[in-house]
Amino acid sequence: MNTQSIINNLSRYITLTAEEEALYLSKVRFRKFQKGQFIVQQGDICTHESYVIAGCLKTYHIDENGNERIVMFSVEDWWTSDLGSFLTQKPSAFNVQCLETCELAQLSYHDQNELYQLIPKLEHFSRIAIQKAYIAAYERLVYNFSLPAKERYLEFKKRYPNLDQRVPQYQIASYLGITPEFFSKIRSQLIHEQ
Amino acid sequence: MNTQSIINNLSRYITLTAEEEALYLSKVRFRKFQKGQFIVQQGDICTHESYVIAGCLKTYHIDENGNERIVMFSVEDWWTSDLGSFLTQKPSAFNVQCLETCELAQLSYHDQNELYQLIPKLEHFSRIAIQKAYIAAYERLVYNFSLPAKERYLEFKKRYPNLDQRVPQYQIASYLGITPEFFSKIRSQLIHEQ
DNA sequence: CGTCTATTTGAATGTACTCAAAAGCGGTGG
DNA sequence: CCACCGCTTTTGAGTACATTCAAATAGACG
Repeated sequence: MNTQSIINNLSRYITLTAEEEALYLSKVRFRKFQKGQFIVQQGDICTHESYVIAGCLKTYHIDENGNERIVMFSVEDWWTSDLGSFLTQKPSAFNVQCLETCELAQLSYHDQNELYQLIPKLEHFSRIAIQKAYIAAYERLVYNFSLPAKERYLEFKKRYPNLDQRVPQYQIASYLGITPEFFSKIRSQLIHEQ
Repeated sequence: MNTQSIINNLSRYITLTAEEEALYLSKVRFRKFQKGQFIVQQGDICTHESYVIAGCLKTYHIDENGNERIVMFSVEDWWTSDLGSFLTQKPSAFNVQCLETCELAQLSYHDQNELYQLIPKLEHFSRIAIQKAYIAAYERLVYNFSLPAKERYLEFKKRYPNLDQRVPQYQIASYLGITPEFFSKIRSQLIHEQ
């Protein structure tokens, strides 16, 4: 399995020495998951952060009425987890589930904190990475408010190139916050517009 | 002006020595703004992060159609800025404007980075703080999708206690992503329900 | 008291949803 | 190889939530 991609990901914002790399990788668990397996389950405490080497996952919430709301897809070179649960070590509000066979690099809460002590610049990496994620989340908040469903779909396609080929339509509808029926109508509109 | 509240805010996650406190405060600019003044203007580069000692601000985006979309209110003991612009030092997509006379403690991009060097545990503080903000942003994404406008209003009241007394209704409507007219109808519904 | 802005109310419209049913598609077994 | 099953997508009719536009009312301030 490719152990280099996660190091490349870190090297976006920090540079590790060979010793630090080895230390980091010694804490990382490389693991394969089958389609359908859960990385986090709503109600459980999220124990790991996961870097996606290969595959695709969804993060979703089941509300009181039993409706599934996908809040995020995670693909190659993304980090995923329920940060809320991971940080506070309290029960998760989200499920994270594999949509395909996935290769993940996982770091436990305990090991991550240990690494922050041993390699302080990792704290810098995490700060930058999380700030980017925060900015992206706010961007999405603005889009969702300003734009009707058709435009949100076009934004989705920009954010996740080719993902609408990989994921069933009803899951994209859930991500967009609309029903599968309405999403189908939007798609046929877009096709006939051209 | 109260210089202690910002130190109390830092002490949520880190403990500074007396020297570090003094160093930190030497970099902070305490400043008063009048109602209507802008902290950040869409298109400008956001130069400071601001801690709110007193007052209330709104962060909003003007879209292509000229509509104002409020994405956040900031009140006492909150941090505010356009993080996207601040971090990348690129033009801002948001305006941040005072809704009341405000007392702010401001830290420039340059000084903040210098402080990260001089007091590394500030990096830890920022990571934790931004993670909390990220979690809150995702929570809001879920609410906005799952809930109709009436419920979103109730969530708003939980998140911002007493703010609907301080802010005009049409601005709350903008925050909720609905028109002022519809918001007025929701409010009269809620009153008659009791 | 008058002016300006914010809020309320109402009618017509549009966007998105629910429910129901049909059509498409992929895999499995005979 | 085809028929059937289960699941996804499409289509349509009726409905609900939210918007637009217009006008009336209420509040704030000089």
